[in-house]
Amino acid sequence: MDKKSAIFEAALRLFVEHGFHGTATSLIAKEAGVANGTLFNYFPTKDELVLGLYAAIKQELTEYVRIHTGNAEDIRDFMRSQFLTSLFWALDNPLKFHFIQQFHTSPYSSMPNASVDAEQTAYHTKIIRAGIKQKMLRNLPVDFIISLVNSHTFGVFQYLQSKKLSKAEQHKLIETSYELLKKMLE
Amino acid sequence: MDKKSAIFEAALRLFVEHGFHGTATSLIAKEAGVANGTLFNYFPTKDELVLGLYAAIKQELTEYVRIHTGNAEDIRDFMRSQFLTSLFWALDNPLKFHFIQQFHTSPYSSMPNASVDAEQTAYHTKIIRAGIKQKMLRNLPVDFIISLVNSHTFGVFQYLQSKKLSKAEQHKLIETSYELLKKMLE
Amino acid sequence: MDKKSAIFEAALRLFVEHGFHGTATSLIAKEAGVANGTLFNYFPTKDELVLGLYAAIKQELTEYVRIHTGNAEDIRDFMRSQFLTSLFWALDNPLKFHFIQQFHTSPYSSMPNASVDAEQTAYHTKIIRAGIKQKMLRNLPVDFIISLVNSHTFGVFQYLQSKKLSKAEQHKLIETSYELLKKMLE
Amino acid sequence: MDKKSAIFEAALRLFVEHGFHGTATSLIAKEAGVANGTLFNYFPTKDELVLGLYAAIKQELTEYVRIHTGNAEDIRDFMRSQFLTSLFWALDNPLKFHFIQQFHTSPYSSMPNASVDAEQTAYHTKIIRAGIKQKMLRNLPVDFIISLVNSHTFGVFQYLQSKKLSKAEQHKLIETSYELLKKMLE
DNA sequence: CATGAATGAGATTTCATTCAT
DNA sequence: GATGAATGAAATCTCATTCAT
Repeated sequence: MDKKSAIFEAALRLFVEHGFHGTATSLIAKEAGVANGTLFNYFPTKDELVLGLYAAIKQELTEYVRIHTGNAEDIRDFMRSQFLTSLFWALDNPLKFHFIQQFHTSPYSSMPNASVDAEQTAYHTKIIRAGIKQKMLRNLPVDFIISLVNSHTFGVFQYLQSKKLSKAEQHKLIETSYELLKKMLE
Repeated sequence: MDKKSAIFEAALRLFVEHGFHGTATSLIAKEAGVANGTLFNYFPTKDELVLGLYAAIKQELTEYVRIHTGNAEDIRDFMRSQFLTSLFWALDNPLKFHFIQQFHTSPYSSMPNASVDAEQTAYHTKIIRAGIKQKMLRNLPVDFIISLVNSHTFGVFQYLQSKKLSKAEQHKLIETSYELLKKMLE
Repeated sequence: MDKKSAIFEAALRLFVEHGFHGTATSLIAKEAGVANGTLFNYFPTKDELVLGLYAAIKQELTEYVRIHTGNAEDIRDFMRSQFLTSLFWALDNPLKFHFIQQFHTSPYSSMPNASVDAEQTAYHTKIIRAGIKQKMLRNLPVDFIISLVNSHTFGVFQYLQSKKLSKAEQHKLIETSYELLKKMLE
Repeated sequence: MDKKSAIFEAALRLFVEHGFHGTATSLIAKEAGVANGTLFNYFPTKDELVLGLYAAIKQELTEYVRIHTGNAEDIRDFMRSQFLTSLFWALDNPLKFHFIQQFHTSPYSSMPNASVDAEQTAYHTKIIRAGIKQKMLRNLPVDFIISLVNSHTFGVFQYLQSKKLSKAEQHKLIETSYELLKKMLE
């Protein structure tokens, strides 16, 4: 499974730098240190490589957040933890987080693969509904809240990427961001 | 200048649907109803077509907002107007607004052309600084505020696109979105 | 006839620099300061431009040599004068002389146009035959002698082009070259 | 390395017949019996094909002359052998010799690749200097002598190409040519 | 599984030439 | 004649994919 990882790693780097169509599979193979044809042993199609990479990254993020979110006794704590953890992960994995964005604004996002995201959306929906019921969140359409939280997250991430801040400053800003989000939605 | 418009129109539609690299210049030409070579009379390079299209669209949006923003006596009114007008324009020109997003998450955005955006950013910076001084905005880094406003705008737009709402509902939601934004930043 | 000259001039310069096929007619037109289509009023075809340019240059050289060769009383003087005058002209018109060479090693030289050169060859043949009869030239095939004289001329020209010599040095070398040629052929 | 040879062979034939720019890479590929893209596996660029072909041919000629020139005890024998061998090779490989000429009068000859020729020129320079010192050659600039020898060689070759002579006649003429050259330069 | 040469459809770009004004 | 926008065939080059080894 070592070669697969090497391919993923190279693909991630190159996709972020040159875009999906702008990156040749032969280049990915070369950078991954494998032969041209080897790549197609693991991914019969370039599309499947893109989709597979997205799935892997999304799962990694989900897993990370799930593990670090602690036992979600309180819904408020839970949401706070979700938000903060996501951004901490993003800071440690900027390419991957960038890739997720890139994927979403690309034509790939409307391919038959959504299964990955659907599950998570359902999960988030449940949380938010509970939050609304407990009056911790405004009574707004759930999808709308999800949109706002997501875009807020990306906005914060982009700002962090564009500035050279120390770890402490970064964490402080992420905390502040959460306060702002909370204020907006409660 | 009719052919240039036809090329822009076709390019916009196809870029949004298939991405930059996923769209062949020959297809753009065909859809625009011009010969293959004609496209290259107007844009010596595919890259220049993309860049030119972005510049044109950005200018159109800026112009529109400038005209419809009224006499910006009060800063609060001014910001409200900017936000609402941008989203109204986005609703009327969803492809163009989508294109702007697409452009920003693509490798094109780091090409030597930024001049278009630089001017606007300078303008926004001035407004926000004034807002902070007048205690209408929290004392946060100006760039940070810009990031948040932008991502909020895109989030609202994406939500609106994904739902089939009536004009009235759309406008109501945009108003609400502004209230949320204001609450977050004041 | 001013535009025709402008076209010739630009074409000459560009052909020498980039080759025949490497030079676009549109570029020739631009450098000549005429519109794209104008070129095709004077030369219905790019090929006819090349051929026409060659004919014009060849005629210019012939004319020049004819005028400056003096009254060819003595055959020996005559040959000397021909050789020297050709090279003097070449020094004053390096691009044109280079073009002649270029033309000869190109596929154009085997196009139906030879008429220009045929006449001159006939003329040279007569002289050389006389030279042989008068024992001033070795008894070698006339064509062979012509080949040797031509290549000698080009060789001297190329050497002169590659060195930065003063007028005096150039002329001295040309004189020497003639002595060498004479020695070889007598 | 069989395909590379096939490409070289086809390219040589077509370049000589139609010129560099006049020959489409697709035609070369077809005549070589390989796929269009295969050509670009071997030569990433048409220019590199031309340059590579020149380098290969030049090396072949050099090698041939080196091998057949015998142990160059006497400088006079050596020069004679060089001249004759070059022309014998040219007679056996007319296309290749023509190609060399074609290359030299083309814009390619001023591309960054001269390294191939530089070495040989250095070698020839040494020989000629020795010849001058031993009074076997006139005291003329070395570069000048090289120019004259080269152009003489090409002149003889061109004459041989234009006539249908028997092997014996050809060889006799080459011998004569050398006598002429010697007479001119001693 | 791994390799990498080979493929050929397709992409971008060029350019001689035409033609309405 | 002069113009230059328009044309579209053709050229160079790319790249996802295959397959024999």
